[in-house]
Amino acid sequence: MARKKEYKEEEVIEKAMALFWNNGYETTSMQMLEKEMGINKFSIYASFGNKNGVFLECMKCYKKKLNQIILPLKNATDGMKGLKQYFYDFIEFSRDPQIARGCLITNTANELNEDADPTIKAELSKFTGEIRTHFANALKRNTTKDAITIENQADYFLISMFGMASASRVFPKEQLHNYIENIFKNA
Amino acid sequence: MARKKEYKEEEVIEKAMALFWNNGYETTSMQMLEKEMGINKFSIYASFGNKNGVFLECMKCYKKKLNQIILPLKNATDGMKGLKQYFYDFIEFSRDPQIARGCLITNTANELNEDADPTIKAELSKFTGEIRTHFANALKRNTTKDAITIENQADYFLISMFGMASASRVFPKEQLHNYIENIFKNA
DNA sequence: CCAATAACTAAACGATTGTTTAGTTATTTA
DNA sequence: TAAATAACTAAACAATCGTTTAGTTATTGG
Repeated sequence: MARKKEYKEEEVIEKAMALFWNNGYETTSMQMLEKEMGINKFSIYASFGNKNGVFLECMKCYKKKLNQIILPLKNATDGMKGLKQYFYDFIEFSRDPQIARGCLITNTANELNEDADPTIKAELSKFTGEIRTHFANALKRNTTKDAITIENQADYFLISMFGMASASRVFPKEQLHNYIENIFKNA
Repeated sequence: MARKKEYKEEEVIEKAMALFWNNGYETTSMQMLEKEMGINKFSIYASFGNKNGVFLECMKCYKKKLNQIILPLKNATDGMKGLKQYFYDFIEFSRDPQIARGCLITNTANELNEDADPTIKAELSKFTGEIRTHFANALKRNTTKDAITIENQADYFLISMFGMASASRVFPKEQLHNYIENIFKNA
């Protein structure tokens, strides 16, 4: 043992995540990360390997943060009602005082092309799968639905969510609310 | 007058557009444009000013190309039916043999942050407005709808289209078809 | 046919990217 | 207290970015 680390990995990752969330993967440079995380490049590379490593850790951090709106969905007795509330909750969750950040995961999926880092791509589809499972589980709590309907609707709401997350960076809140109402109109 | 140009602007822009469409704005470098357009950097700057200028011209080119699926929408007697067909048409329109390219405009909106070039941002929202007008005009052809419903639905389908264009780069065709069917289920 | 001029080639520009490395400081253990 | 070692600072790395510029080639009009 020798000199002690002057920062906690979890704390600096939270700051890095905020940066990636606001600016996207490519736009966020090591220089920006250095400044925002408050530690030297050497320390970043010692702790996380490289820029990719920092980002992967940020995705984990984002997932944890997202739990604050996933939990109510899990606990909703009326699955469909809980799902609709999740859509509304997400808009508030994604809204920074200043700018509309969308979803870190969706933003990354939109930004990357197919020859991107495989580890990140794998994490993206893993995340998508998890959200889909949350949606399907919620729908199962509405006992009147048969299995096929549940799978179809889970797919439908998953793409709707992906779309809304993207659109939330561009369109105003009222239009997004109107969008949600139409999505769930006859569901 | 002196030496003649050895290329036609319209032709090289078409190639540039394909590149931007496949790879996005930032990922597409001047080096790649040089190679794909088949002309020297000097010629690119002489004809279009800078990278931004090339891209703006590509957006015009994209709009023209998109007309091939906008025209059927304009001519559809049943507006709602035409709109649904437009969603289906877009999936084919956006699908390159190899990769799912999505929509050049939507891709750019997803990629850019708020401090991007104002000219491009203006062109993006202009495009969005035009598409919304096409949607509203189609819906007006269904005489049973009142004005407020038309505006609400135009907003709804606009965001749905934006979302689907983004999602089309990630999700398989069958899921997208399922998405369209649900969007138009009770409309 | 020659001077004028526009379009070409190719090299270089400064700035910034992600990453590495040499050298210094602080803490631990023997 | 002194040797060992991990964490720090800061400078430099090669590669690439968008853009510019000097020099050459081809076509025009007088």
